[in-house]
Formats: sequence, C-alpha cells, structure tokens
Amino acid sequence: MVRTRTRDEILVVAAELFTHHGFKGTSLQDIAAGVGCSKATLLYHFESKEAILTELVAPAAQELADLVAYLTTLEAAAAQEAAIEGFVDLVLRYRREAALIYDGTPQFLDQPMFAGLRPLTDTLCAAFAGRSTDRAACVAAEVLLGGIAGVAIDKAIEAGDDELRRALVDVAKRALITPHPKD
Amino acid sequence: MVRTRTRDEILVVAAELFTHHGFKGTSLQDIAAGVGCSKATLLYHFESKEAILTELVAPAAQELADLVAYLTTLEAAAAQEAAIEGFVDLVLRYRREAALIYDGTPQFLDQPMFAGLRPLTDTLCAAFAGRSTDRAACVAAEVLLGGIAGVAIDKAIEAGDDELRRALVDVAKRALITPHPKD
DNA sequence: GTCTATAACGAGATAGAC
DNA sequence: GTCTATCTCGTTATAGAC
Repeated sequence: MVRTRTRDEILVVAAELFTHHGFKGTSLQDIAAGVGCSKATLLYHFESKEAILTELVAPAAQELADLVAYLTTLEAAAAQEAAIEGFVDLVLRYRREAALIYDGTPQFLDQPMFAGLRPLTDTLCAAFAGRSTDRAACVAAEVLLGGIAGVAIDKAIEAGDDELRRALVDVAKRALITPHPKD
Repeated sequence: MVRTRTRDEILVVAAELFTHHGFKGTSLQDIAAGVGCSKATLLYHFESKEAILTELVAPAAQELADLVAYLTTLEAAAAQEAAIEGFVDLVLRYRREAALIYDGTPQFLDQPMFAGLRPLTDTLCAAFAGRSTDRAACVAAEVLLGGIAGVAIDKAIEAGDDELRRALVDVAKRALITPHPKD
C-alpha cells in the first residue's frame, strides 16, 4: 500500500463522486474522467472498485470503533451524553464517509464490505437509548441516530459548522434525555 | 393502462425486489425471474424499468400531496401536530414506497422521476418546524423527518404496529414541540 | 506508472415469430 | 400476450505496449 500522488487523487475524486451519485451510481469511467487518467490506472492502484470504497471508509470506521469502546467505560447517563456528542461530532467530520456507507438499501450494514460495523452501531444505539430496553426508548434512539446522520449527510457545508453541531446535539438531548417523563 | 393479472404480479415482485436490493440493484432479469416470465413481457406491460417504479410510488406520492394540501389550511401549531401524526401514519403505511424513493443518494428527490416531490417535503418540513425559520428548529425538523422515515423503512413489521406508531409520534413531539424554550 | 485496446459480462430495450 | 433472439450500450477488469 504505497502512497503516491495519483493514488491520493483517485481517493479524493472517488469520495466526491460516490458521495453525490452513490457507489453503484459511480463508474470507474466517471472516476477516471475526474482524475484525468484511464480506468486501467485506477485498477493499477486499487485491486477493485470496492477496494477504493473500503479504503475511503476505513478511518471513519476506526473512529467509530474508538468512540464505542470509550462508551463502554461509562455508565448509562454519561454514555448517553457522550454518545450524542461524540456521534454528532463524528458524523459531521465524516459526512462523506457516512454517505458512502449508507447506500440506501436497508441491509447496507450487512454487506460483507462493512462487516463489523453493525455491532458498533448497535452499541451506539443502545447508548443513545440510555441503555434502556424500553421499546419507545429504542425507537427514539434509532430515529435520532438515523435522522442526525441523514441531515449531516445532506448538508453540503464544508468546514466545521458549530451552529449545526449545536442544533443536532440539542434536538437529540431534547428527544432522548427525559428527566421527568410526563406520566 | 389496462389492468391484467401479469401486470399486477410484476408490480408485486418489483416492489419486493426494489425494497430489498434498491432500484439500481434490481435488474429486469431479476424481476422477470421472480414473476416467471421474460424481460420482454415486462417491457410489454411497462414502457421502461423506471415506469414500474413510478407506478409503484404514485399512490404514496398522491397521499403525501393530499396531506400537504391539508396542512396549508391549518395554522402553525395545529399544522405541526397534524404533520407529525399524518407523516408517521403515511410512512408506516407506505414503508416500501418510501424505501424506493429514498435510494441513498442525497439528491434522490431531485431526480426527474420524482419531480414535484421536493416542494411537498419542503412544506412538510416547515410544518414539522412549526413554520419557524429559526435554524435550530429547521435542523430539528429535518432530523425527525429523516429519522422517522429511516426507522419506518428499516422495520420489517407487516401490519399496523400501534406501539411503533406511538413511539414515533412521541419522540417527534418531544423533540419538536417546545412550549417553554429554555432561554 | 500510465496508456490503448479489448475481453467478458450484464444491463435495458427492441424485433419479430407464435 | 408471451416468447426467443438480438442489438446496443456501459460496466468491471485484464493484456500488453510504452
């Protein structure tokens, strides 16, 4: 896995195109045109189209794993808050990668390509729910988890947007942290 | 547009396959195999692959349009509640169709196929936000709108699930309806 | 390391027999 | 109304020259 200029540029262009048109919707032709090289050059640097995607997603997956590992060291309430803030932060920093992983099919996490990601999101979702097994709490956690990811993916804002960050954290806390349930 | 037995079966099989593997991930071959006919038969009944999808989505799109039209007759607070309950109901009844429309790309609503859907979801989102133009309120509305749709799409529950329905409505109201904002 | 050329395949769609 | 056969195109991937 040697790093070269072309190789890096392929990753940049592929990220851009995958983000906008999806993995299936982007061909090697498209990537090659964006880079200004041939398809053969792409496949000289990467074993396959999937290999490009896997490498793009790797750092985000690693950070997600780190976050989840950290959450397991906390008790429920602290883990809930840390999960919310950590996930919002993560998904804002890795918008593109999040969009790549979520390709629109329900079983997107069950593809062999992303094996190992599902247990991470499950643990994260449990943390969002404050480790409660109550159905409503779990549903709420799923709604917020998916909703936050979706909004972050949609936003084409480039640099860190603190206002968006705060809005996402706030809505999640409002929806999930219920100090005095009504009845 | 004459109704026949084969035609209806094509729609059923296509809905099933599109839901599980996405539109791009399903070929005419796959549909033909499921129906037990040839690709040519598919294209005798439908002008194109897209035409199948368009017809599958049509009733859901119509109901969404009806809901949005109804919302415009209400003032902000009533529209907000009606939007939440109406959307949850709609998306639970049309899980499959929702999954078809949302193909995973950010611009899925901007495809020519679904032209006219975007203004509807924009109005719906505004209703979710209580017609507020505050950034945080808009972000929260987007999170809940997308999150609810995502959860409903993921759930493979068949018949009406009142518990899920209540959970979705509740989390949305908790997150969006803020009678006394903190400061 | 990059290219052109092409293989090998699958896609959507069409033609025409039955 | 359904079929087989075929067309055309785009896809991923490979071969081999430079």
